[in-house]
Amino acid sequence: MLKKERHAFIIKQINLHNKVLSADLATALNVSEDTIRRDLMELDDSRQIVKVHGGALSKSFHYPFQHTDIYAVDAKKAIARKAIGLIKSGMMVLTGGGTTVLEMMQALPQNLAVTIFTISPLVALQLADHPLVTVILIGGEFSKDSQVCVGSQVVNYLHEIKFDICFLGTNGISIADGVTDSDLNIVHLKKAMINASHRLVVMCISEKLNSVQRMNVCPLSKVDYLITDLDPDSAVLDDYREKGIQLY
Amino acid sequence: MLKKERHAFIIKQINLHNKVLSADLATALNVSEDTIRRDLMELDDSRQIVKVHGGALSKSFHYPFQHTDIYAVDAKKAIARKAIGLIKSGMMVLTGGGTTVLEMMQALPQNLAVTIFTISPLVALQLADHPLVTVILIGGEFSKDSQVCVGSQVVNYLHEIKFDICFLGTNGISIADGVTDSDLNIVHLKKAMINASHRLVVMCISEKLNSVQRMNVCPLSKVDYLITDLDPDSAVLDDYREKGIQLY
DNA sequence: TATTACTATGCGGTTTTATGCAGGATTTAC
DNA sequence: GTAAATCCTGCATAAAACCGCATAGTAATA
Repeated sequence: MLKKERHAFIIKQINLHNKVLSADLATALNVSEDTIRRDLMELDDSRQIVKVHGGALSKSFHYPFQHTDIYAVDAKKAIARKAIGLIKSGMMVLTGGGTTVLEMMQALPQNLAVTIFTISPLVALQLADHPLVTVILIGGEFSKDSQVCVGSQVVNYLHEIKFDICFLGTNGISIADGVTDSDLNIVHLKKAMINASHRLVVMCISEKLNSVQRMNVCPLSKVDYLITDLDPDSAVLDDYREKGIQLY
Repeated sequence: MLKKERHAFIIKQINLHNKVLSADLATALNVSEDTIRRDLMELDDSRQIVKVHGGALSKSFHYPFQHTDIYAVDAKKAIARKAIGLIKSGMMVLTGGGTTVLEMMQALPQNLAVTIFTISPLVALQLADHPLVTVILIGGEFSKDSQVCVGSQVVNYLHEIKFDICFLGTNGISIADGVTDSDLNIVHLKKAMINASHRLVVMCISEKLNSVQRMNVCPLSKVDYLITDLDPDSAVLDDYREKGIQLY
């Protein structure tokens, strides 16, 4: 077995599985681990793979997300575009926090005159230079984790007003468990927001579809619209369509 | 499972959900929590995530503060340093908006445990990564000009609480007219803030000293402390000293 | 063909890395 | 204020990597 052959084999394995272990290669190729290690070194030196302790990884595997500031921006922008279509002039809109909502506010047309209530300081700041929008920031204890206002103050406030439409990003949505989240405060909050709104729009990037978090926010029956980055006719969404949710 | 694989998995999870819990990762990846903790440490060290007690948070979720457009930064930093000396652990602090206050919050010692009420979303966000501070954001209509919450909602709220100390930046202060400002909403607000606080700290860069704005906020007799970037013994401040204001 | 020079490989011993575990200290939650 | 969760520190262990060296192969050349 020539060195070149081993190298070819290793590259093939990595392309196949995205990773290899030194020990596996040693037995598979019937050479010592030192040899494998030296092979991996060379392939790393020639930038064909990335050597790590214990084996090697495919180059594309090496931190695929580092370059985008916000993850899945494009998907979120797509969702934002669709979501904006649901807003009509004169509406009272309620929004949560989250990057998807932020994208949405950034893309809000300049000629839309609405009142936006939000629990997210970031959303408020984002709308600061929008000429026609009135922004009401709902105050309360500021959660360092989720960067929104939470707590009973917010919940009480929400009891007193009725909104036309509520936009929520979500961390988990599935057929079986509906909308779920992982933070107790946020769950309380979202429940109150949902109850305070005439219609509910849930926004979810396709990667998060059918994922379940620890705590229950609301059943799917409460969701009026589900917006994803997918084609609304996609088969992936069939189950949601059958539940009577409007897809965008 | 190679370490890098775990790292990639963790980063993906964080990008998806904006946060992860160590315990969840440990079960998901079938390693001990110690290992996860060490992983999170490393990812934090390399600035890819933000480690917090119990897990980690997405970094991209932090608001990009741009301090480029702040006027007279050095003077404001000097003021901020002095102002912080007035805050003691356990206090209920009320703050306005403004760049001086922001500088102050940025310089707040990590070991200070206080509750900070603010009308400024920027202040809240600035304090997001401060471990011991509880932040209460006072909600209301968001003023696009001044980037703080204004309106009757805020004023009403302020009627109900009494604070130990209130920090205000100002656009005008003079012997004859006291503290003045140019925006009606802000004047209402500041009056309410002053009334709600046991002591009042006014912060003013020397350039704005002895300038007068259109509307009256409060007489000098209400001002307990005046903090400028000047030497407190400076002759420029003599008139204020004679009014019984504590200078810093 | 014998000599030489160079590369590739394996082996033993040492060092480093990765991980888990035990305990005590801290922090958080109720 | 107490209980539970989380963290930190030090330690133990096994795996992996490293280092030097011996040896085997390989190739070029006299």
